[in-house]
Amino acid sequence: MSWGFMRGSAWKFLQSPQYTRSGSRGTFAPPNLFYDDVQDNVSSLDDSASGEEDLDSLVFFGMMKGNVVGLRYYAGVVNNNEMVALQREPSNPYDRNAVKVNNVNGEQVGHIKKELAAALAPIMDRKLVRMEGVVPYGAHNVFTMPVNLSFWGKDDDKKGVLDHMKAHGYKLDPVLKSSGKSFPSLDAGSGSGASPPVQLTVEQLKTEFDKLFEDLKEDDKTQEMEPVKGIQTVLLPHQKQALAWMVSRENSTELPPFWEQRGNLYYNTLTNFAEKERPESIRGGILADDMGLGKTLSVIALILTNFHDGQPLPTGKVRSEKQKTNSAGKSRNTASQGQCSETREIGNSQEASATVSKRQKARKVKYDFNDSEEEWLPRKTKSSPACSLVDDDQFAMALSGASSGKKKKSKTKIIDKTTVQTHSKCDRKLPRPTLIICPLSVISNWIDQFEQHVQAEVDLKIYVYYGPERSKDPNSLSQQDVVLTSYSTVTHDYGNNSPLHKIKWLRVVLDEGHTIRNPNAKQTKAIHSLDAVRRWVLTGTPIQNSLKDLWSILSFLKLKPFTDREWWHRTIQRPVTMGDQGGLRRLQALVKNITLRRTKTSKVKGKPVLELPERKVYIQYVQLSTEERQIYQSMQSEGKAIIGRYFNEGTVLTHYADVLAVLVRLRQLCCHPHLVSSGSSSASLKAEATPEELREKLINKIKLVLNSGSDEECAICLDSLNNPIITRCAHVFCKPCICQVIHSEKPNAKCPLCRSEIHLEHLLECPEEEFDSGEKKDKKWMSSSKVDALMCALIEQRNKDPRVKSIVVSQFTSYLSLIETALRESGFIFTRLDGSMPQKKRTEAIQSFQSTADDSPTIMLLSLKAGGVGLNLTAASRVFLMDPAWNPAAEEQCFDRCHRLGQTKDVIITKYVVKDSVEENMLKIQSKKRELAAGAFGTKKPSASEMKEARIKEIRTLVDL
DNA sequence: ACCGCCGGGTGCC
DNA sequence: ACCGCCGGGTGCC
Repeated sequence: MSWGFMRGSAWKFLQSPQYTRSGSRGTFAPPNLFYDDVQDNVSSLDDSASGEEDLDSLVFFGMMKGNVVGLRYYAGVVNNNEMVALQREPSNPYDRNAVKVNNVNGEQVGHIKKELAAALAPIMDRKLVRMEGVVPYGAHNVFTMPVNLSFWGKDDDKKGVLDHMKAHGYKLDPVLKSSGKSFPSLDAGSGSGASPPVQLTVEQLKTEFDKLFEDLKEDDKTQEMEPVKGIQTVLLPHQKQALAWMVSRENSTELPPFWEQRGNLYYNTLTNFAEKERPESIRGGILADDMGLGKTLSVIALILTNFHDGQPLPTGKVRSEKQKTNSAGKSRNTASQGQCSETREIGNSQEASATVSKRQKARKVKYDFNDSEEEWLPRKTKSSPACSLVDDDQFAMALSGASSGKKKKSKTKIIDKTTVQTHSKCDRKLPRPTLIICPLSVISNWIDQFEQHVQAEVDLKIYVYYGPERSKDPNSLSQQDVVLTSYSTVTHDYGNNSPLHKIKWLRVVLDEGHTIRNPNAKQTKAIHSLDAVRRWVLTGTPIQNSLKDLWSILSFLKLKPFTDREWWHRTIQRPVTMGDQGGLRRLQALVKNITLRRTKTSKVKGKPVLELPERKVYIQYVQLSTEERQIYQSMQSEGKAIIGRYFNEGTVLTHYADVLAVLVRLRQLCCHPHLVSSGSSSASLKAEATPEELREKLINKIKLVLNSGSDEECAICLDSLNNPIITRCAHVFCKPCICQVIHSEKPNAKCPLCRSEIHLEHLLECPEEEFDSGEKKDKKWMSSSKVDALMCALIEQRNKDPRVKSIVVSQFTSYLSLIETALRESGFIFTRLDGSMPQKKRTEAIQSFQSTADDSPTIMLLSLKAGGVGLNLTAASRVFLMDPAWNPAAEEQCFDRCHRLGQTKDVIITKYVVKDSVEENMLKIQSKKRELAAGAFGTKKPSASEMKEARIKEIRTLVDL
């Protein structure tokens, strides 16, 4: 492999702290506070705001018949029962009330007749109604055709819309009729259309969703394929299945799901749309295997094995001196389609220890840019006379080296350093490089994995497109085999003369692809507009909360007609959320077609996909000492008094930050009395004096929220905070979210939580934090009940088997610092990983901990959310969770860092919980959240007000009020 | 459009 | 006839 970096190694860029972005928490914000650089935010909001409403909460208002006129002036055609879209056209010179009628492809069919348009225009413009149409018959009329219009909107607006229509002499039929023959189960019987007769209960829906990704191993997905020899790791059976599946999808010429050929036309069975042009095959899909099943390896195998039109990448680097011995001497194992007949030794090459030496060996070869520049390029377009020497067979052999066949042997000799080996089909128009986009923290993982799994001799050119020195030259980038970059880089580059958007990619792979779920984000647009033949999404959580997430992915996959949200919504999302069986069937068919997912418990040929060791979770209750209990009780009664007062006043949420402060302090007291910072207590209320003081208070509050480990959600997007800011009224939101609110409600924007006035200039970001470590050095070290319990367990463990490694997890980094002292006192060698560490230090920490050397650390102090999903700490077989998390999923994810592929021992997890404390109440909340998460999918997300309600309930539970 | 609508031509039966 | 009726011209918004 060769590694292209513009100047030296990419490590420099990856590791230098100024380029680390932690994504959500405010540890990287510029030192300043008042938010003034609104420019690019507002503009990005502008284009996102257009046409973007919440389609999910719409209810059915009624239907009526209308007419489409002016057919002969437009090219768009429809079929009977085909869905059409309605679009306002205020700029029409003849009628500013004009309403266009478009077919599924967005081609105009005609206009709504003007009298009706006059009635519709005002309510459409005020977004009181969303119109949908179906042409029931007469699709081939020359001048006009009928259209069945259905009206949808917010419940609050229903009456207004109905009255308005009545005033124009139109009466809506309240019964939702079939919107085409493909939706038979939506046929309404009696009563309101909002509750169709054939409906699944929420329970049924849930089980159906659970099953959605099961049984995907049927069909042809059980076929296995050996990777090309250049992959030096033996794939596990399920990884070979993934490879076979991905290769077959990439080379597929099938029609996409829901398309049929009828005569010389192609029909979409969902919308009844038809066109002459054959819709593009979906040469990609979603690899949704659970975390830890080796998606990265499967994709690396894909890149090499299906490198070019079903052909693998050359495995023998044709490179001056070495070349002859290499390519002549090796027996190759793969036939031209990558199907392998040769069996290889089954080794333990997936074990980390076995690869260390290979890795080091590989690295030497690599970071040498000049060297790789001069190297033989496997398929440069510049041709050479030598090109003709290499025929098809030979190419296949040189690439993959089918081990049989004598003629091939003889031809091998032809290749020498003067030969520019060229694929005989090199003029095929397929582009060359694969673009891999992942979160920044995962880039280094990809690099590791390439090094680990790809033979060092394979001439795979990898370029890390990241950092200020990245090459902006599309030509040089398109000479690479793999370009690795981060989501933020793609987003930042977008619209900015980005080479990434000029290149025709062979393949784009989105790692952790669920991060594109927000359809309005600039990021999503930046990614959707990448030009690639083959498109893949890797994710461990294909559908996190709602079908919306899936839509973003489908849109990225360019699955017609879902690239337009209306068709997705009308044909799948709405029917499914309304409990329509047909909708669910379509969803199932779709998912089945484009997704491969195995969980840790899936089986291949009756055997578990991974034979992971056992995992046991123990809760160990801790009793506070008398002194600790005293402090705790007094803090508790103080806190209860404060929170109780808020409850009485009904102002719990307006004082949310204060409530949180109380809770954090109680949780900290459960861990160690020294965790409670003396400064921040009781300085909450009071009329504020100077702006300086106000600012400081707000900064303290936002820090509190961010560092409390509470995984706060933004009340606007209901997602976890992204780029958090705090308002004057001390509420924390995502910066983009609140900017949008301010922008759209200007000039009198109000806080969504407490309705006090908010201004852009008053928003505060969390300043760069030196983090609380080491800040209270003056306090004399002492232990705590929990620390004692931990040390007791660690020492016992060391006596039993000193080689067992442990992870000690807390949400409070200052707690980890206190534990450090205890560890030192008892002579433990440990390392540490938390969110404040620069990438370089993290990598060091992980590597030293994973090392098997005698003097390597046996303990890793880990902050709960440090490291991305990929964090691999399999060296540990014990986990000590020092304090319960709000969100049980965060705990699970943490456990999975060592309970994953590569773990050889049973994993024992100990959760410390203080008896009769806020911690015990947190366990209750955890189990509620688990239930909620289990039922979450497909059902609507809670609204902001339901969210508030839930939070208040949580607080009640926590403080026993 | 094998319609509706418009406006000019026309006017007992 | 300030009507009706006829038939030609015409046609989305």
